[in-house]
Amino acid sequence: MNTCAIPLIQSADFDAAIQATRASVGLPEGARVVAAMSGGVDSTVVAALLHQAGYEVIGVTLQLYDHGAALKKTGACCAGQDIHDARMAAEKIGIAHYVLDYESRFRDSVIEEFADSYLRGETPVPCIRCNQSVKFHDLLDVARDLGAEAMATGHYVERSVDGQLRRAADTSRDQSYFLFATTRDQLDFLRFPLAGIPKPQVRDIAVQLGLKIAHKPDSQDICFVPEGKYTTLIDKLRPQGREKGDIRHIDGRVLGRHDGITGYTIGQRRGLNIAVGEPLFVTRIDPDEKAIIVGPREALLTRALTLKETNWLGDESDLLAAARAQKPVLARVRSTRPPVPARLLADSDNRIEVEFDGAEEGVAPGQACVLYDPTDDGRVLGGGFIAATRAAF
RNA sequence: UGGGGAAUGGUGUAAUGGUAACACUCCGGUUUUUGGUACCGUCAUUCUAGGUUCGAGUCCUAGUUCCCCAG
Repeated sequence: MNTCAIPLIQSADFDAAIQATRASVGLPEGARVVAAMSGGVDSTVVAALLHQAGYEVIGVTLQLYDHGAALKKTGACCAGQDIHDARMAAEKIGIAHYVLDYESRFRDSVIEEFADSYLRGETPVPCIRCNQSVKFHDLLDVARDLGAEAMATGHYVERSVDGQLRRAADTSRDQSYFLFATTRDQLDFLRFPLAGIPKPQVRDIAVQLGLKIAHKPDSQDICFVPEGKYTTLIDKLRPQGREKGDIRHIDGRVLGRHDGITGYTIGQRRGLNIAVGEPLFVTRIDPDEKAIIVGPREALLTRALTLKETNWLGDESDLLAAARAQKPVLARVRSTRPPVPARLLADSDNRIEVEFDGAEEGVAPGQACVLYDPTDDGRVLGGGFIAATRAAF
């Protein structure tokens, strides 16, 4: 019916991708599936694969923010040009497509929280908040309202047939760190067709399908921050964060002054303006005293951390049960570092602690600690946001 | 204004009289689908003015500034 619709491709790679998509979705042909489309390569290819696999696909794009700078920014998502790209791609693929205005929701639950977090001396992960509160919550409800049996996204992560959340086959692209908070209920409804497809192949498919966004740059940095300078945005939203304060060494010496705690994060080296012959790193941020505490690299070593806002996907009844059993885990405190051996602990107030076998460097409150199964390191057991840390010395 | 010592890039130091090194900071960049880290790169003709020398940061003279000890 649509003369512009993309042709069926015959290549082996493409056929394999279609098979992978069917396996991932696990629903009969003709089932209605919502494709969350950001306007980027990954989610667009997902929508196309779903369509080619024989599902009734409805593309949905969220408009999350819309300021002037974002319109020109490359590597953004969910605003301006990306909305346009998603709409064009949906037309090219030959599927229905809706754009939903989620700006106020995104502002309230992601951007404002982002700013408040910095004010508390923490270092937020807005991508996780967005997945939690917007993409896998509100958007998922929309998908259900549309009568869909599942919602698919372009995330590089795997949902196994038995409902486990697992790392993507292409570990260099794995996004499980950003998705640890996905609940069992959400997983029941979600599908990740790119779980087993390497990124280069995703681009190849986009090229084969003649999609204009085939060579669009990967998104990076925080999507709603123009020019990569998050402090500019924080300054505007929370000017009180600019109050000057002391930069203190862990030994008590005051080494200098700073222009506001929101400009710093644990582990940060640059921007301190202190030349003492050895590099110094931010080891702690004290929002009450408006102080930045610095020390040598060794002072960044963290032995343990306390979790809050946790999610549990393991076999135990809940995270507390696993912690009481002092379950060994692999813990990851940063998306770009490998998970390391640790074990769960519960304190007298039933707070969950993750104690590393060794020590991790530069662990910041507000960041996520994601847990993996040491006996099956592809499996995500859940995780939580870091509430506090305990130094290793 | 008594005696002694020192003056090198943003900071702290280095350089048998032979053509300025190191660390830190700053700035720029690469990497990173959060922030940060890491990595790479740029930044001084040596307080000023003379002099000795083929050649001076390095020696001499004067000035300027600073430090220490005396008072």
